[in-house]
Amino acid sequence: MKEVSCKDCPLRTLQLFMPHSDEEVALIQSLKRGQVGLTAGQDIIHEGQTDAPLYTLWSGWAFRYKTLPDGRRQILNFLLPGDFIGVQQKMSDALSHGVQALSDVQLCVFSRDTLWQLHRTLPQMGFNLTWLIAQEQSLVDDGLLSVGRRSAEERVAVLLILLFKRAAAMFPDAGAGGVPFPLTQQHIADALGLSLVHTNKTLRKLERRGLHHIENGLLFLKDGTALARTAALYGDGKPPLRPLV
Amino acid sequence: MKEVSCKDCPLRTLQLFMPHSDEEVALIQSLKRGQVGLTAGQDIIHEGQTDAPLYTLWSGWAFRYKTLPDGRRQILNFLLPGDFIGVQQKMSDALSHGVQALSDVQLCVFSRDTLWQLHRTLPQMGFNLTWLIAQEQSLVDDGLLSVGRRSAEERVAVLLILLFKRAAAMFPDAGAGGVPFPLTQQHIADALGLSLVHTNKTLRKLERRGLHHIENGLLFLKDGTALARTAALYGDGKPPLRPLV
DNA sequence: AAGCCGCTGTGTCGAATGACATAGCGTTGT
DNA sequence: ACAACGCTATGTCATTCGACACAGCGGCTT
Repeated sequence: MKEVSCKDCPLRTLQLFMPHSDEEVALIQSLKRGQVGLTAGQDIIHEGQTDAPLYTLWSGWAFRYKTLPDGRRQILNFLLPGDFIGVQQKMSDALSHGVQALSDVQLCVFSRDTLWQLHRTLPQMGFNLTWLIAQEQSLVDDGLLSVGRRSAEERVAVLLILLFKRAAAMFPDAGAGGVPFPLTQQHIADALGLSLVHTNKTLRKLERRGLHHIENGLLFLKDGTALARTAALYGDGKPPLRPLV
Repeated sequence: MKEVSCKDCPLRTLQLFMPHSDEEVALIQSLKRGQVGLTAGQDIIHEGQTDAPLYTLWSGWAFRYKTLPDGRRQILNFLLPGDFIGVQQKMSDALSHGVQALSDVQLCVFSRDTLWQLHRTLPQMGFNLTWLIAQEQSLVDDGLLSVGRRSAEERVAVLLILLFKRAAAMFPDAGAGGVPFPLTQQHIADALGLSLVHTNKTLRKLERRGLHHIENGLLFLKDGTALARTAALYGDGKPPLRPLV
């Protein structure tokens, strides 16, 4: 993969990302140490690793996960291009989760003290950084709500909707309503706290009802309204009543 | 409750918190807008609120939570003195969780632009801030692992152990091995994604086995080793094998 | 004192989900 | 060509956990 200068990074052209000043981009460029590719299934950071650099995901999909001693695995959230990798680990001595490539990925590698340099040199960038982390946390919050309080059907529906939205924003050129969807059913199961078998059955049930369709690594939402209805989606439509004082 | 100046904040004397320079404390003091008390059960921030100030919890317990339209509630994590409240909300337009006082609490109130001022004026403080958020995220990660992949017994055991540790660090003067524990079984159930009834039965089972004891708002771990064993605790003892390249 | 309410404790039953077994199918490697 | 492997699919049975019903107990209000 050819290296691209940050200034010309094609990701920057997406609606998804805010514009940055030349000064900011130059700082980022100066901290970048290179680029590296991994294939699907490889660990970007493994659990317990303490000396990992900082990455941003440049292309492909990845996920953060934890495993128990006996092998049970929980996927914490999915990462798409533009997401940071390794921040939590730089911040705490005990990194307690791994990050694995879900598809083939390309990563930008950053120097060890990038986080501090960003804060020190351009406070605005430091501020953006904490915004980014807070944002990621809110995804995990959503996941916890799903796993803790939604039924299997609801969980699957929510996941499909949210990933569809994220993927659609990332690949605006996706035609025919289908977006890239590299997850296996095992990934879905591990993200939702379900067994593989039950995940399969739930997916088939939704698909037979005509709510969605997955084929060839593409996800189609065939009846988004019905999906959203079975999803018990948070804050969608009616916000919870708030007290009037 | 008498107001205390930040410099003389009794929390600072705890081992738990790092020492700060006079300059840093002075900055914090300058951004503080007051102090407010709430009673157990009151919302500090309600779900969907967009204009909340920033707080730090000064005394008492609180928790972050989400509810579904039909009332199902998931507790995301518990907050103890020194924890921030409202950061995620300042950062994202769509605050999607509420914060509720678990016991009577005292809060320090901070001005709206505190986050930015911290970043701008003292980058080191901005850095600390993102550290704090990353730290909180790792708690939520743990919760997600529990709810997604652990059995009811394991979940309860893990929760008791972790809260015991946090509370013990916060109240080092706790005698006789018991630490303050203001949660009701409903809180435990909502944090662990279990029903109230099942939570009760699980707690009783552990208690009858002599692993712990709860009485009068105090938690005693009577057999920490056995508890840890049934907890399938993460990273405890044997770290997962890492590849040798 | 009486009643009410929030919290804990327990039993029974049913539903949601997990465990195991097995099969098909496409891809990859030899 | 063939075997091996990863992923999806489906049936059967076992288990965990949730739903409902009810009781006791202590604190608070009236």
